[in-house]
Amino acid sequence: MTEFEIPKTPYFDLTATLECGQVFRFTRDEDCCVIKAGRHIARVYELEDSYRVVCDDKDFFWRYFDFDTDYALVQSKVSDEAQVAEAIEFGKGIHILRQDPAETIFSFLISQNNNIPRIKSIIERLSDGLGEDMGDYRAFPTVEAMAGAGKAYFLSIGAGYRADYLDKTANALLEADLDEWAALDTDSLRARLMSLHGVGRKVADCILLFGFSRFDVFPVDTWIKKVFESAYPGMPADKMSVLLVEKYGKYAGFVQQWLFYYKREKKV
DNA sequence: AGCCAGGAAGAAT
DNA sequence: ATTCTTCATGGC
Repeated sequence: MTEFEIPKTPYFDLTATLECGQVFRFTRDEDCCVIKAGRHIARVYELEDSYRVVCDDKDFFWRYFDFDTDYALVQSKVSDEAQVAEAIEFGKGIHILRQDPAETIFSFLISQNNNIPRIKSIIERLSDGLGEDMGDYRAFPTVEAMAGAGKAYFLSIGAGYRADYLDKTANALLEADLDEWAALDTDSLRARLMSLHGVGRKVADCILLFGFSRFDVFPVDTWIKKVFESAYPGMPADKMSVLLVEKYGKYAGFVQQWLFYYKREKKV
């Protein structure tokens, strides 16, 4: 165990970062938040003027929380967009986490046509059943463990029709080199991801954003569609995503996340 | 009780 | 190339 502190600024808010829908393996204790990521765990305590991160690997979580990105700078680049300004103000403290690619693939396979509380519970059962025993918690299952589990197991933990997606994708990933995938440009990588059974445009874009730190993407789900339904009436999600990437460029992913969080929390 | 959820695949048109 | 249907499950 090790620990480090980061000072509180307007540009990092733990609750917003965890609750904005990008990550599912976290819980809120009385005095701290517990975050399980891959085969790591952190407990984050909110103090008067700082957050104290108690974890098993400082370098891992420093990168995971993306503390090296200048979010004030990012926000200054898009704050002139009137439509976005309010959402930024509300979600000012969101950081885009740098999550494990395989974990992100499986997590967002489960996320489709599903609600967040249920997504969390399915992923927790998955980890409890297939993840390596790390002592007081379990790691997220490896690709090998996922590939060996079988469709019936995924059904038994309540994955529903996604059980087949998990089974086929896990077995496909056995033959893939995700480090190699990470070197591809965004469009090529999206194509690879969409070749996986159960991964369409929206899930692929979430994986690109949260698992491969690609910010030139704009996942369009049911909430984002509501945000833009008046601007682009009747437009299919995939086409809407293309237009929004053109509009926001290399900051698209950040803008998407601010708008998603704002829409879900404020319900406006 | 019924609608909906960070959608995608397969079929029909 | 577009639109329609179906797919498990459970949160609210």
